[in-house]
Amino acid sequence: MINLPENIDKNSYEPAYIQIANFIRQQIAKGIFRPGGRLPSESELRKNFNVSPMTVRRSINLLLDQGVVDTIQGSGTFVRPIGLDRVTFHLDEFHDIFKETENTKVKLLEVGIERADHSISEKLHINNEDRIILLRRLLIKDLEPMVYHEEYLIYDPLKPIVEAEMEVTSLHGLFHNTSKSDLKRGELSIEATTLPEYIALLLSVPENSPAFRLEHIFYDFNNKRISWGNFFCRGDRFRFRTEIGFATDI
Amino acid sequence: MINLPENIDKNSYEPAYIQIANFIRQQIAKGIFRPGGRLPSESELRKNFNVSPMTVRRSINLLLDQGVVDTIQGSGTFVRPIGLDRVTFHLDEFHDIFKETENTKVKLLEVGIERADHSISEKLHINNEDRIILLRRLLIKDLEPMVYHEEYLIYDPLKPIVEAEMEVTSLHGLFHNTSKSDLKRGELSIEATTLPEYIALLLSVPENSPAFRLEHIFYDFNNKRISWGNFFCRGDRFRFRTEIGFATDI
DNA sequence: AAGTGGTCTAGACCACCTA
DNA sequence: AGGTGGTCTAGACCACTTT
Repeated sequence: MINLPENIDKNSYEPAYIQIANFIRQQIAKGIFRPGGRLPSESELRKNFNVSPMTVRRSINLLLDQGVVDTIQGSGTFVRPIGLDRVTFHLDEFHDIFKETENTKVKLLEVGIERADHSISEKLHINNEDRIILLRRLLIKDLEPMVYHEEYLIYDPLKPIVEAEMEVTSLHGLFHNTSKSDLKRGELSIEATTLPEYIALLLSVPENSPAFRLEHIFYDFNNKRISWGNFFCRGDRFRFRTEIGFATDI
Repeated sequence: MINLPENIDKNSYEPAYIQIANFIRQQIAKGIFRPGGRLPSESELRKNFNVSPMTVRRSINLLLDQGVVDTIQGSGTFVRPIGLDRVTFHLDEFHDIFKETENTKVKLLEVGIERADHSISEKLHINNEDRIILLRRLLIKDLEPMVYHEEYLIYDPLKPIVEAEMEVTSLHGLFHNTSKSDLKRGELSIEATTLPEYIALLLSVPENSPAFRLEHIFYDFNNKRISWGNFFCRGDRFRFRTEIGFATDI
């Protein structure tokens, strides 16, 4: 049995399974448990920390979910070597803009009812010339325009929920997801693009500046598409960061 | 108590806690459990499915990790309304290129030892004029150049691990993370940019075409930076997708 | 006081892998 | 056969919220 000197504080506010998971993570960060190597078995950990099987099991499950280790039944638990295959980017930065409402404002450039042209009717699965609600907004942070947003909502005169849906698909609703909504799911994609003149003007950058285009389609609980739109984010102001591997301090 | 007609199959190969979690997810997708609404309590679920507390607990924990529900101690478990605040993009597509080695090849454009200029020494925390290894590669899929990669590795004549590190930081090592490596962690960031002439030429696209720039810095187990580099990914060939909310079919 | 989520125990049994 | 991960039980106790 491997020597596992450290012990856990059973009187801590921190649950035992968190402490054990953190201990293992630290050993990895220190290089004591090496990538590709095997961890002490669950029964060894159980004995060392004097906890029940379920507790050490939860610790391993936690590390498993976080992609820190791999388990092979009957064989052992192994430290995952780092790789680019599990890289994920969170749109935190994008989200943060809307958290602090102080220096941030949403400028409504346009709202109105129009007739769907070909590209829109195709995206929303409706007919040409059907009525749609058009929204165009500018998101400004610290007096600087950061994001241009245009969105098309299906206009259904039979349903008086239009206002509710507008609120739901509004920026506020999307980011501070407090309200009960009729949105069931959404499909998002992000690509690199360059800005056409009219958007570049609004964002105070030169034409053809680089930008992220974040496209979104939302569905209601009948699986019907209810909105389509794009966020154009200035490439010089948006950079999404992430980390892989094992940080030393937890 | 809410009527929960369905039951689980205790003889299934599928663990009870998975079945229960899937059941709840289905109810949400069907619109029976609505966003913002409360789920049946754990004791109700326990009685309904005739399982122990720990089992139903695991189900809820699973949904919690996946961002499907929120729990408030003493109050209940609630269905998370969808929002953009938890959107994450996985670089699957990027990774997939390197999985299928058939129609994919890596063309090594240049490899050699150089002296670090200002920008490089700053990134790698070394001195100007220190020796570095320069790598320039082109990733080709289906005869089409997709990604240009340039990377700078610290050259340390005292350590003969240079070759090993080169393998580790090679594309193969990064994506098929099988080998034990000395890489401890990495910092990644992605931004939208436009291609300078020399890269645009290599990628067979016009100058100033949009592209993703994926910057990476890797650290060894002494927390020393060992490499810095950038992937330039053609904007017209890369689009990262993701979904939020509740899919109907599981 | 009653109900809710949250942690933990001390066993049991199973499936799987390595000898 | 013995060790490993994986699931599950039937209770217990705690912290918190609601009434």
